[in-house]
Amino acid sequence: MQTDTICLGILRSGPATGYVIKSVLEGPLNQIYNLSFGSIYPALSKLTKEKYVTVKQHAQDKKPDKKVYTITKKGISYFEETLLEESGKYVRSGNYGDQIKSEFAMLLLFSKSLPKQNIKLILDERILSAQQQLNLITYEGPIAKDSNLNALRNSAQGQFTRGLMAEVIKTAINYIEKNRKKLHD
Amino acid sequence: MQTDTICLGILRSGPATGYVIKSVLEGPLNQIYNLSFGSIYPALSKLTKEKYVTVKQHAQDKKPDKKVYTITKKGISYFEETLLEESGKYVRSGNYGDQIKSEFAMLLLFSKSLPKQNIKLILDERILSAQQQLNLITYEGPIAKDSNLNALRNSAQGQFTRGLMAEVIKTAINYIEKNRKKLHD
DNA sequence: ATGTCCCTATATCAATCTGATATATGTCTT
DNA sequence: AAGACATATATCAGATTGATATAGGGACAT
Repeated sequence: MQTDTICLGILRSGPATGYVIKSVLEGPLNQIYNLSFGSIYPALSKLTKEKYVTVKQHAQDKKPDKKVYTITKKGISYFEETLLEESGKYVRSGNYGDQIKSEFAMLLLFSKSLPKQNIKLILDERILSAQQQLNLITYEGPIAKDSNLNALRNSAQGQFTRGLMAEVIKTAINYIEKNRKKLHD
Repeated sequence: MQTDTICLGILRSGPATGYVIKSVLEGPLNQIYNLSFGSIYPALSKLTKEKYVTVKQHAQDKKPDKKVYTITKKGISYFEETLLEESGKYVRSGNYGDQIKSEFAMLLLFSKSLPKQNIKLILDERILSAQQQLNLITYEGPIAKDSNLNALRNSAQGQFTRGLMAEVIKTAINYIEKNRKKLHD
């Protein structure tokens, strides 16, 4: 899916800054899709030029300028069209798997060449990190002040997706705890 | 992790072509790490120049030339060093999560804007695809003729990693089947 | 028999994305 | 008072993707 489409889809639930979009992707929508600032900011600029979003610059507080992006009517219909197109393309592609790069799994795969102390540390940190991810995903409080992004997270679609990620993380934690002895000891 | 390190790590279990490395990543090591030919072939060329691997060209059968790469002693010690370095870097980075791009989850998140028929299709295909992935991961027969890559797959490390992926996929299939009605109907 | 499709196999490249870095200020901890 | 962390935007070299090209073999349909 294009970065543009993802930004528009998130913006459809309420105005947000580039920073907030990244936060949503790292918080409640954790484990779904990673995007760096280096692709979010240019996408937002492009969408502004094409009038799919508008910007309001808040030269506020004393903090750096905040650029709040709001989706336009043109942007909404463009999003609906593009999403339909992309879903068709996705189904036709025949590739339904996710793009995954798990450094964790690769390290474990090659862990025969690693000191046992090192393996233990990697597993411990992974479990801790997974528990934190679980907290972020299942957190029900407000995402950010002045934001309607809670709507996206709390929608039936948001809850389904978050529930799926939460189950997967729980399974992984249990599996690691039960089987880790096979890798050290 | 660098593409170089991954190629060396796989080659350490036995000689292989670029094509076979990709096949392993798409078969028994499915869901762990995605790499395209566009990054595997240049990595192999680079490793050859640096004498970490050697190539034997089989201008064979009538099929296109097969380039079988074999790791050198220099390559093995370089791999051991690099893996240790990268594991340290990984732990110090504080980022233990995986890099994930799930077009599937994004489409579901935005599926309010999609026809129900479309959503059903996406879910059906995903379940089918997940079952196929499960078969690839749990398959115990030989990977490829003339290949020792079975060793990597069947090692304690390979079995741990594959078992983890298999459990995660099973959980996802069950979750989708139990909760999918919330997205259509 | 001829076309279409998939598998084996390598290679390239424009467009895109990452990860690091720079800049700037406030708050909280030590 | 120093250091870490959070808010906030931006850039860019280097890495990666996804599409495309090339090329022969086998399978299956029309």
